[in-house]
Amino acid sequence: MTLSQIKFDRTFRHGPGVECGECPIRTRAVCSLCEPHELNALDGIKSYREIPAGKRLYEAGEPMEHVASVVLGVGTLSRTLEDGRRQMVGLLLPSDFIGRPGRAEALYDVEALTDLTVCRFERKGFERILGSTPNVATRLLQMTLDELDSARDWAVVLGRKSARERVASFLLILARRLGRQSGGEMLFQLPVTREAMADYLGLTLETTSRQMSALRRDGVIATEGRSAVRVPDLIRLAEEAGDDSDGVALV
Amino acid sequence: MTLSQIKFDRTFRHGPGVECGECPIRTRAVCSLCEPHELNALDGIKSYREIPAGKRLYEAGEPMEHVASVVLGVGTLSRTLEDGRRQMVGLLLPSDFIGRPGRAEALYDVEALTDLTVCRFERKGFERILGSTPNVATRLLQMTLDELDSARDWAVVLGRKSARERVASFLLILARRLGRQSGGEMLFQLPVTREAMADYLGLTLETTSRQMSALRRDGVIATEGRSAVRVPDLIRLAEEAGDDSDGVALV
DNA sequence: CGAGTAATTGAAGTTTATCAACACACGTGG
DNA sequence: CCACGTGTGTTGATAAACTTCAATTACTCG
Repeated sequence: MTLSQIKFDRTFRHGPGVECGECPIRTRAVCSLCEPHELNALDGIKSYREIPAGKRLYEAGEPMEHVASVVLGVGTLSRTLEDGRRQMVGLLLPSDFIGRPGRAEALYDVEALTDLTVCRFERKGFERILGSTPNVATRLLQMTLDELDSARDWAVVLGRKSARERVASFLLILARRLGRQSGGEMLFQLPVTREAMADYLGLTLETTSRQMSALRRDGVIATEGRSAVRVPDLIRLAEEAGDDSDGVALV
Repeated sequence: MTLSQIKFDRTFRHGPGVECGECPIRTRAVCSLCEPHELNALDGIKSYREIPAGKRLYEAGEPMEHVASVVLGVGTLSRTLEDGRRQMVGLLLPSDFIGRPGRAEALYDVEALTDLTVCRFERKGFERILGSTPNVATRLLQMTLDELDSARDWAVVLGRKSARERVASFLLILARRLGRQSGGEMLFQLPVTREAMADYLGLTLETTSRQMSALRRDGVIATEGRSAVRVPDLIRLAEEAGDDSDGVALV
């Protein structure tokens, strides 16, 4: 398999009457603990939406009448300061939840990086279900607690890691969540430009690019074209990320 | 009122038979939405604990058989990298929740900065209550979502703000959560050393100290002794923090 | 009041940002 | 299918911010 053959999954074809049972995020999303009858309640208010790559779904401060689960594709959550400085505060990968019950306004900009498929719920209706469906509430709490942990982990990266470690940390996250294994190597497509990477990493795009070059020069990664990445040795990459603790939780 | 007279509240005297109704965090903590009969369930498994300043309650990786609410005092949540770099990922102020239902191990170091009073619950018992008491589950979800937002906001500070802006941001948070108003000024005690501030801010203690001096020189703050701080103009401080958006949500 | 810790300040060094030029990929149209 | 143009990525030189190492001063507590 050559690097250029790695593409994002776009296999899920939805439409009226598509069953949740066929949904690729059925086992990880906010609905994953639901019994069949609970799923019916969600099914009644759900609708799929396709968002083209590059489109902004919400801007910080805007009203937000829906919540949603990412089904396919990659999005970002970010904040822009008045002088233009931008910081991404979260990646939105399949099964991630967008929006917040109980809040009518977006706190962050939400953007589609690749074409995005989301499973959308009208917010008020979702809040009602949340109150009457413990398995949804429980799962949302679990997911939020997990998100909180990753946000805190990311604060460690932003607060204490060098540019090289930050870039390695980012590649490691993507390799774990998007990578395909192929003969001991991990292969994946970067869903982001250098600029977006820089926004996530709290660096400039030039520094980001330099560190990518350095990691390539040192054999930690190989690249092909703009976005295909090969990681020959995930443990080596984890060491570069400073995550160490002898290679915790690889895979 | 002189700065040195500002002290932390230590007015809550607990002991066997103390009613939740007298609890200073009754209206904000995880129990705040509870009906009287729900409170009884929590009351049955709660116990107050005093932790002296400086003590570590948990270390990352350790088993954690309890969860708790901070009642009085200030604590920290932090992670230490193998080479000694440390990043604080959260401040624990009164009403904040410690621990996570469903996880048996601490992810971060938890330390008492000042003497700390916590209202503690055995984790398994708390998880049972969570399942049977929607008002606890709802409130915990609210609080976790809020925490997630602050963690993300902090990522913006760490990723994009200058040393001066970071120090100002930190002072602003403390002024809002710990400050007492006195004739248009805000007065509070720093519950942390410069080193702990630096750990929170992703800076060195020297840089932190220099920026404190600079803010003092520029009249943004006044200090007395090591930890008393006076903020003559909260809006000015918010501007220095780069938080701007014309002084959002002061108070 | 004195000892010891915490905080401040200075000088030099390192990392990252900024400004600027150039190269490469990828889609478009010839 | 190749040439071309535009946006994206790379690299270099310089400047700025922050860190590091070191010395001094100021609190606080016994």
